[in-house]
Amino acid sequence: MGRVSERSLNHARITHQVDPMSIRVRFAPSPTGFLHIGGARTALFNWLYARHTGGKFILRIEDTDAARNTQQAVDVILNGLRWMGLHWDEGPLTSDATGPCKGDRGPYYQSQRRERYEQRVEALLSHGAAYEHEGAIKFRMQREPVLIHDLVVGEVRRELTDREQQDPDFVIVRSDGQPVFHLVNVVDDLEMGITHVIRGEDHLSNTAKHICLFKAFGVHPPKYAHIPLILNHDGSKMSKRDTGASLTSYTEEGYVPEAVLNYLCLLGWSPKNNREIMSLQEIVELFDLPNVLRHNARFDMEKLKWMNYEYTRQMSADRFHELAVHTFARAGFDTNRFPLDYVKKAIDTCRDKIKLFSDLPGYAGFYFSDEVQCDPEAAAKDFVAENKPRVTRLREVFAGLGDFNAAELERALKETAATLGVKAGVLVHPVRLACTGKTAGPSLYHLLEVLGREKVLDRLDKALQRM
RNA sequence: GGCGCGUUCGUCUAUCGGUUCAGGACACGGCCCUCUCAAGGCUGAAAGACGGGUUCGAUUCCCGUACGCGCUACCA
Repeated sequence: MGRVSERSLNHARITHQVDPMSIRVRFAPSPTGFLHIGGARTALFNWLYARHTGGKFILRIEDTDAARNTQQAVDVILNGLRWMGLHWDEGPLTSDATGPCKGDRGPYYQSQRRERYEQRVEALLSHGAAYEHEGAIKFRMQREPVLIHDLVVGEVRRELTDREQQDPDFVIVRSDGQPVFHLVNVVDDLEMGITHVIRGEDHLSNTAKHICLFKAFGVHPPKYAHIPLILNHDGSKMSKRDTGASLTSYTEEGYVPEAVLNYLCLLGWSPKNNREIMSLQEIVELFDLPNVLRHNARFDMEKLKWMNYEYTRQMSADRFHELAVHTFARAGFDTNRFPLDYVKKAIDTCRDKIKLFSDLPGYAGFYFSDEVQCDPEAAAKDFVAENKPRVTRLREVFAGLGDFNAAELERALKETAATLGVKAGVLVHPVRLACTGKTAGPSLYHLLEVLGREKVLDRLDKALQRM
């Protein structure tokens, strides 16, 4: 049995039942040591919905599995959300489960909520809604199909599976006393006043259990919105090991957080007006649950890179400089050894040229290293005897140049080429290689100007010795 | 196996039954520009899984098939 059609009509009705100001959504990750890109998007959709409706975004850490969860693992989540700019209205302030937090519906770590679960289980037990079985406690599940009114998927009628036909009841407290996910998740959503559960579609089947649990507690379940999953580019499930699966890989590879956010929001949601590059404000305004798509999306790294480039070229010079210096530092280049003006100008020649900040050290590291490491293949081609007199001649011209600026350098190089009866490229290639060690890089004349006469002549001399 | 969800260019998507040769973006091809590599400009190729219905008319609604994904734990 499937959903029914009139989805948009249902949306209109359902969303207006809730006072927009009282909407409360949550992101409830389990600290596993990494933040899955799909999890990051789930957090984003929750955050967007809260901001769009003027509601509250709550962060709750589902750290019931003490053996697996560490403080570092929580930090990965906290830092990941902060990096994306997804600030929470309620939730922990630190990765210490017993530490301070924002909000009055805490604790926001499940490990600190043990008594609440016990009380809730007692209540269930006393009503006969749950019972002990082989040391565990099982919930008496409804046998009839459960109707789920999903804000994204529509109406879903969930029947019992063949296994559930045998035994529809499920464990809510293990025999070792540990409460299980379905129970704690529902209890927390209930006690934290969550009005909308926005989560991955992988939870759609579980929702029947959750709805019955809410009912057993005597309350109406929250509204549900199951969002499509993010798959690998080839359509397979994205697991921990797949490249790009962890948000950390983006923070480390020099992506611009706004770009990642912008790209992510377009996976499974569309503003319906062909817009792609959008400001955060615009996204918040346009985002809503009814226009969340219903089919899984595949992750396209190339498009993310393109979008990252768009953000990179649009950002202010200061921001670009800041991110660039940070990237150089991480790659082991100490830009502080050089005058600030030199660093600024050097970085400036890379504007609009790199797609990722992590490309920068390889692209423009020559500005900040004393020794030029030459690409051997290119050296074999350009550092040849035939080029020696040509480069020697150019070196002399450069040495005698009045102003060592890009315009003069270009004029001088082209003039020299003409005098020698060769094309400019004949001089350009060996000079670039001599001064940068690479065959590709920033504009040659500008790079020479930034490097300055002394370094240029010195690097030319070193290259000349190899011809 | 059972239960659930899904299916428009390679990818992300637009299209709320009828001027659409099915639009945009990334990626890809060609041309131009050019000091390298890019970028930029112009341009090209590229899609409604399949089969039935409903309808004057279906990418759009319904059913079936195929395929994909999820769930099916004393994991979360």
